[in-house]
Amino acid sequence: MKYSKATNYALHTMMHMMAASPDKPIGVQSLSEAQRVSPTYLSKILTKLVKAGLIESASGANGGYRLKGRYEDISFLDIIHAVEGTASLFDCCGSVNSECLIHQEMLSAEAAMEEKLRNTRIIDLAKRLEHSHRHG
Amino acid sequence: MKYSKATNYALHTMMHMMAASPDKPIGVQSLSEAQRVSPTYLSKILTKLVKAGLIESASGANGGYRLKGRYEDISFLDIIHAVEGTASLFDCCGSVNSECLIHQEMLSAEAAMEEKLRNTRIIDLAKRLEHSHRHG
DNA sequence: TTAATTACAGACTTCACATATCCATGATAG
DNA sequence: CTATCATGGATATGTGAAGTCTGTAATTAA
Repeated sequence: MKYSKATNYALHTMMHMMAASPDKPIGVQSLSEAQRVSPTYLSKILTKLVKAGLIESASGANGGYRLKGRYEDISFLDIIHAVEGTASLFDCCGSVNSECLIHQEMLSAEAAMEEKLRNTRIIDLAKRLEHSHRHG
Repeated sequence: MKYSKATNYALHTMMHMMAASPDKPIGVQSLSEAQRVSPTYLSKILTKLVKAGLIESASGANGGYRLKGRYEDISFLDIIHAVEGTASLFDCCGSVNSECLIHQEMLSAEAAMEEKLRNTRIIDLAKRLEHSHRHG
């Protein structure tokens, strides 16, 4: 039971894009260098973020990936759901079992984590990082 | 990213043992029948619970698994840690990275789920189940 | 129009781990 | 002594993560 490396890459890339200028596209080549991951693999991950509507892409020369719309609102949970999917972490006895007490408690615990992730926005971390770079 | 089936088996087995009489051992054969899992595999899982000190085992005739000590205090987290291990869900850049803001936030979110799991005791669910069986 | 650049899609490989199964061994009650 | 029961190790087997490779489509620059 681990978060995938892909989620890690996605979170760091989003953080990077918010710390950099949000208006012009950045190529996957450039984005991949900071994280020691191959461009083709990172591209697969970023395509998931595109399909989730979190970023947009542009083909051709001077193309790349760019933040989109209300990117200040993007939470950890948005990114995790885009990469890992939205299925529950716990598969209990049978597909739909609303009576199982164990299932209910596990869902409740997962919801607690999700609420924390939903209330944490990438932009806030990017600002904190920028701030700590300006001051010592 | 999923909780293992083994965790599911362990939780249900503990629930079953608390609902039944806690003083006499139950064989893995009997325990496995309720969950459609092979006795040999369930045995491997229960051995983890023994090593974690949550239950005790007795070999030989009339042997089996039995609750132990202050079993009323056993939480979901105790069982999950015994089966899945205690490692963090999120591996970030490098082994020890206390400066990474993303890492910090992920640990914090995981802690929120763990706190919920730590505060949920199996015995309470077993009692609720028993109660709902007595009344309609 | 051509060439260079860039994202995208699919097939494929590799590897780690979950999920078992089987059998030998050891402990214990009757 | 024998039947019963847990434990350990070896061994499949399936699944998903992680990553590579290659062709295709889109777009810009020349």
